[in-house]
Amino acid sequence: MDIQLKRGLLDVCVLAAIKNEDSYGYKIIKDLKPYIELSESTLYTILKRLENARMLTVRSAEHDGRLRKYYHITNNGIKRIEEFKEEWKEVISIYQFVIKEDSRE
Amino acid sequence: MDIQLKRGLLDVCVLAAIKNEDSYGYKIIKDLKPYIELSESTLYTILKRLENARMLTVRSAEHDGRLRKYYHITNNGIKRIEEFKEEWKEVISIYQFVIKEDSRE
DNA sequence: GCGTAATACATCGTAACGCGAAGTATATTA
DNA sequence: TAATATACTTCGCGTTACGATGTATTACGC
Repeated sequence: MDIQLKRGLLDVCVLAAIKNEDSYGYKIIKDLKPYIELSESTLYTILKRLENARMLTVRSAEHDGRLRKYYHITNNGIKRIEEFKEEWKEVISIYQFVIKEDSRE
Repeated sequence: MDIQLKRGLLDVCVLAAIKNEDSYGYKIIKDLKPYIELSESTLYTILKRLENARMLTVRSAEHDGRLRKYYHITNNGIKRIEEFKEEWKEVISIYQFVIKEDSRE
């Protein structure tokens, strides 16, 4: 999938992936895999960004001797998803413009 | 509208805007305005990029004493729109994932 | 028991891209 | 004659996705 197209989707996908249940990096990548692929370096950058934007909080926990950082969505994060849904209306209208122009004979 | 969300759409919008009739910079911006806004610096960058990628060709013409550069879509450009329509299926599936997670109670 | 894969997180440098700012130049209009 | 519209160009900046690389532990196949 085109990188540019992913840019507007990744943040919200990560937020959606932790919305119902706190999760950690490795699991988020696996959960998103059927929908959108992202590398570890990409994800950890995103998580850091979302944390700085106070859209999620972090809590460290040990699991089988390995460190895990669990991410929890905040109200800001939930708001971000809401905004995304609003923006989606614009996206649809843009898509329809493209289709309209494309299918004109 | 979120910049990141625009990134995957702008190229294709510009191609769609010239697909049925050759057009020029200033007009493209106006035609796209109801759907997506972009600055001149953004558009001319995109046009140069699409030209380098052989998705369009350019022809200069004088109009009322002012220079106009008319852009014409190529087969590569048309292919790009087709690819976009294919990728859109993935985008929809991603969107549905977000909605599904968001609406789970 | 030993190599490989899986789990888990972190950092660095790079390239692509949108955009504001600033510039050049002509035509129209108030 | 000043302001606005038309029309294209270039520069630098900030944001972002990603490959490469690194660290460290656990699980599994042979």
